[in-house]
Amino acid sequence: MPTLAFKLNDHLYLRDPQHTQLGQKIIHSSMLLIDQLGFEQFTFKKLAEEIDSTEASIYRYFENKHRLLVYLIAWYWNWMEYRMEIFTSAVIDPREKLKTCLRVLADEKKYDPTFEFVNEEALHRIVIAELDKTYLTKGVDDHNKEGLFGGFKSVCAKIVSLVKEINPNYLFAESLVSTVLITANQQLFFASHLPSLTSLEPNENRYNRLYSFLENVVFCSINADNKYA
Amino acid sequence: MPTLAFKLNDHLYLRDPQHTQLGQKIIHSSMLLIDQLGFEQFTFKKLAEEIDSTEASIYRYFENKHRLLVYLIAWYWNWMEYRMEIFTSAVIDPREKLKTCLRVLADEKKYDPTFEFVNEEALHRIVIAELDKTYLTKGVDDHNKEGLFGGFKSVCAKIVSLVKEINPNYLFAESLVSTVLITANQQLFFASHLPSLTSLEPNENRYNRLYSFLENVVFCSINADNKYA
DNA sequence: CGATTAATGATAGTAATACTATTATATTTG
DNA sequence: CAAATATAATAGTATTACTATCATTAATCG
Repeated sequence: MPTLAFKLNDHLYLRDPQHTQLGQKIIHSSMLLIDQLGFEQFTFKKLAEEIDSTEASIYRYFENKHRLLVYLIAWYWNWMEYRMEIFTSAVIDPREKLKTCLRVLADEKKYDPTFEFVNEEALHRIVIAELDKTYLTKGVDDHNKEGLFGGFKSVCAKIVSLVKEINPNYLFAESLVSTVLITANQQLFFASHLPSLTSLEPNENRYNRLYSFLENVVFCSINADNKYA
Repeated sequence: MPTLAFKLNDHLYLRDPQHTQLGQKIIHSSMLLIDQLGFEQFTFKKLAEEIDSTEASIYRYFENKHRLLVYLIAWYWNWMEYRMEIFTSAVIDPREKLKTCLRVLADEKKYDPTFEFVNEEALHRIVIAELDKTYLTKGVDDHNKEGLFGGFKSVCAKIVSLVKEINPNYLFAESLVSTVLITANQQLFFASHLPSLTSLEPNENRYNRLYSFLENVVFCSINADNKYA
């Protein structure tokens, strides 16, 4: 069976991990390990032990652990975009398309058998807990020039174009969409750890509540005629 | 002249830095240094050199550099709350109060002479670039129990109560407010580093645009009668 | 005012981290 | 089969994030 693979930005890795066995083990196990330990406690040494390899070998795939994290999260956003495309392709109305995108964003993430060596549940927890660390560094500008954030920016741009299609006069499309993309994960973090900061409950229903919240924020904003005050 | 000081949570520090000269130097210089180097590159050793002291001495004030960061950011939110109280105290209408809070949140931060050893401009850049790192750790739950995030939660709660006063039927007050508090800083980060993710311009006018965006999101959401779709 | 206590400085040391380098050994490919 | 390539094994380094000890200075208090 042909394994589907995303074409991710070259600068994310030194050697493409999707095409070798060791590379796939790196991706697979780093996801589980970062999820378990958190990014700070995660090291290439621990990962090497986990996959019965060596630090040096891992360094041939990724320049450092930060790039590996950026890689994993880029993979996630590519996957999101891919899902959004699947589910919106048959939809015509841009409002419905937009809702579908929000649904994909807010939905509980489950194992997608299309991608064998990726554990989407663990990856989603990584995105929730570590996403911001990919760009909150002194190297952002360089990393951005290299295109490391292309996946996220692409999802954002796609949704922005839907928003503008629905209301060409809305002034804050980019800000609204980036806010929603980020808050979707942030609110789930709060639901688990800082419940006073969220209106979501910590139970399973939180994904539906999250969707309602996102839908509410997005559609209220873009429908308003700016006589809200 | 009596220096005004905030009463911050005990667990943030080992020895209260506001009450000694060395402590004040630690606060003052760590702000400048974290701002310059970013939190990852910042170390107690570098700070010690900067203030002509020693690592060991700094460790007597703060358990580790993470707590110091949490301390600085807690200070920021206390300052925000203090400003929100000053500027809303004379206002009666809850809508106007809410707008004032958003204005305080979105405004450009300038040196406040009330607090001698604090450089609010540097601190704001730290909040923009490092805020999320305070809670995105494996220790969140413990830190939360210790009350380390009290400042942020307090600002959030206060604004939530205004929202609920304006519209008691609005379902997502906590989520809306935490989203807005966080996105306010995030959008400024994007304006500087990832401009395609924001509708703010990178120039000085961005603070006004930011305010408009926040006002728009907040008031559209809480005014809506949920027939938006 | 001298004695006690507390805060700081000076110095040293440690385990872990984030790498880099070298060489040997498999494995694949032409 | 030879040549190139990937990986393993091992070693080493500078830096980090601390901890510990002891001397010295400054503050406090009977």
